[in-house]
Amino acid sequence: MATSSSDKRNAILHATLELIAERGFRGTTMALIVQHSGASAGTIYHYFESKDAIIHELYRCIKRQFGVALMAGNPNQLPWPDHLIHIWLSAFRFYAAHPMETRFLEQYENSPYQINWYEHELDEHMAALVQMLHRDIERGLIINLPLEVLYELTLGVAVSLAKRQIAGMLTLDERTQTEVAEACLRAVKR
Amino acid sequence: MATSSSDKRNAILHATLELIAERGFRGTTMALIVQHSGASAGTIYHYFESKDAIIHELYRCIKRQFGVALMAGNPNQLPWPDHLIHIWLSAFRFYAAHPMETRFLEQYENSPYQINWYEHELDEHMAALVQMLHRDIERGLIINLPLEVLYELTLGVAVSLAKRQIAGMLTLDERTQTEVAEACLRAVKR
Amino acid sequence: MATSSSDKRNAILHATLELIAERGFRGTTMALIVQHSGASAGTIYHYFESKDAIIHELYRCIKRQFGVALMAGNPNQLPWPDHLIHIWLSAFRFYAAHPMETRFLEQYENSPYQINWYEHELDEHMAALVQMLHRDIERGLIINLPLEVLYELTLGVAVSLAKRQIAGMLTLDERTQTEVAEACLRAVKR
Amino acid sequence: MATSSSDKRNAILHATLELIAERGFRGTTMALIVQHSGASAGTIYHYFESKDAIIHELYRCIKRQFGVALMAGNPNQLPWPDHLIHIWLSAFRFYAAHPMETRFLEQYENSPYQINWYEHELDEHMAALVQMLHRDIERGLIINLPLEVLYELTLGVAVSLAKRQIAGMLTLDERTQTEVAEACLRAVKR
DNA sequence: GATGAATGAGCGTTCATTCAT
DNA sequence: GATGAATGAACGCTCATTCAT
Repeated sequence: MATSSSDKRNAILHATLELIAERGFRGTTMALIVQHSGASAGTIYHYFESKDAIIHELYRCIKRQFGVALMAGNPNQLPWPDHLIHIWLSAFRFYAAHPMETRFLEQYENSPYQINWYEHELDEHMAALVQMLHRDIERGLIINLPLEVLYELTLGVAVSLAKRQIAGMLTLDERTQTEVAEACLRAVKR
Repeated sequence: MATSSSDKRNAILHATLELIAERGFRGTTMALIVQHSGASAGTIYHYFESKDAIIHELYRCIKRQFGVALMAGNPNQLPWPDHLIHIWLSAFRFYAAHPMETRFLEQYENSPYQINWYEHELDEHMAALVQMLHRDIERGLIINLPLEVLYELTLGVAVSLAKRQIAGMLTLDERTQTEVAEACLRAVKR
Repeated sequence: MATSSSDKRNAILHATLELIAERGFRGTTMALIVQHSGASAGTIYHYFESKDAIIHELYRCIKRQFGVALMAGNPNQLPWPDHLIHIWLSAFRFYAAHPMETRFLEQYENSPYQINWYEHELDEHMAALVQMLHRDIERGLIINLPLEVLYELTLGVAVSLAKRQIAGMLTLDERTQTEVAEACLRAVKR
Repeated sequence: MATSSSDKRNAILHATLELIAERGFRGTTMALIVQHSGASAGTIYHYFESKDAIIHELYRCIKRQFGVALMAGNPNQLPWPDHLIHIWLSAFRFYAAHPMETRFLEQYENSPYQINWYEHELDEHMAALVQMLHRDIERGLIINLPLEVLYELTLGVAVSLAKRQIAGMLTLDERTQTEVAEACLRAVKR
């Protein structure tokens, strides 16, 4: 039975994600992707233009997943400031629950690959979040600083802490997660 | 005329820093280091065991510089909470003023290179900072959360914002820098 | 049209044999193997793990050929002492007729490459010969000295003389070959 | 106090001998000779034209030593066939007692280095031996075969067995040594 | 769609040799 | 005599990519 977007294609993406998470871009060779995906070199080049194309596609998929996770549970219907706490926890938990994806993202966003993509992707996936923050600034609920600053004071901290948890450098229980979310809120609250 | 610690050696380190900042580890080939440093391949291997050894040495140098910059101006003699604001600003300004070093660090700390080093280096260079934070926790001045969390809520934010400034995505004037430092302080203050 | 066991693979082995015979291991570079075999560097590494692997494989092939040549004509069915004369002549003629293989063997067996292999290979290819000698010792037909000694007094001499003939230092006609074989027999005969 | 032919020069030759015996020509780099000899690269090139020149010089020294050892005890004054037995034992014992020199010789004589040298050196160092064999052939005491053949039937066997003893593959006690010498004599005796 | 043998430019590294001091 | 920093051509090997089947 045929599949809508090919088992092989998914196997290639999945193998690449695993490999990059554990070996980095440099250590992820096409030969390794061939072995782990079960697809031949020729097949990989049938579905993707190049190794870089696989990586860019993977980035797009993961960003999409992350955007969905962030806005799950309709946070924009929660009262102030619960929606910010909710989003912070969603972000932290997404990263903590997806170590391979997180290790991929941190590598992608700190590499030559990313330079052409970054801003574009930020806008596309975070549009709803950005809108929410704008609204809260206008209402005088949070301090009037550039969006990038607000992002780093809140979700940026979530990413960094999730990375450390994945690396085994610390573990945040649910209670502490909420405490940190509240600390971030204090930082940006007027 | 003889030089202390060899001109060639410094030229190699400097060329490598520039190249990695603009092309990444992978894009920084020995051939490029040869061209930019003015040293031959043989000479490079006279001073360093391998390409990795150059990179590790560069990391050590930069971390040392950063540690010095952070503790410049004797922040531990300033009254609460000025010392934290002072350190935050020192960190941000160091990163913002050293774009190549910052781009290098972000790549190093997100790569296989770093895995063996990270915690050790953190302790060595940040000992004074860590001590300061411990003291403030004990005095009940800042919230009682793991040090890693406090780090990400404060200096972690400085790094991230400096990276964005280097990337040209925003510019923080001195006034705004202080506002962000104060926002970070609100996050960790009891 | 497909070939059994790949033309390229054989071309690589053959080119390597020729090159080592005339230039030694050190002088046989991968670039030269590429030129003489008609295979690209990548193809060579598709069939062999390393330059050393080519050399070890070549050794195995040649030893196999030699073992076959030695036992050709069913010498163990000949009466005493004709079977020893027969084997001696087979050995000498194999070496004399295969100068490249002989030059290869002499280099392989006097190099770090061989250290792990030598004894093992001796047993494997010479099993029948060893058995024959044992039998003749037990029957009191040849002197009771260690096998290695008996080997050097007989086939070892054949190798050395063949090497000299290949080097053009002397030429043994059929008559003289038999005389030398008989001299060797006198050495080991009780 | 000055030395007749420089300590450094001897240190270089000795270090090279040790290194080649245990690592071969390929594994003996100039850097290693620098370390083990205590002479700097510059000094080595003051005494020798090239790495090959060191090796050729070493060969000449060892051949000279060997020639001396072979003719020690004035074998040409011993009665037939004791002088041949005596020379055979001298040869075997020289090799067995000088493992580094023997390992060096076997590598030298199986390498591109040797091709230009071999015959010349044979004549020079073995002149006395050759003369002795000639005399014995004329007297009808030994078989009339080319000198090279007689060499391989006698001293050639001594070399090969000494190599095996050095490699730890067998050990010949004094009694057995004499038995083998006598076996070689039987091979060449009329 | 799928294969995998074949490619070759380019990689990090080595090492015999030189020469200013 | 002696040094050792400097050289650079050449080494063994890798790997993203292609294409005949």
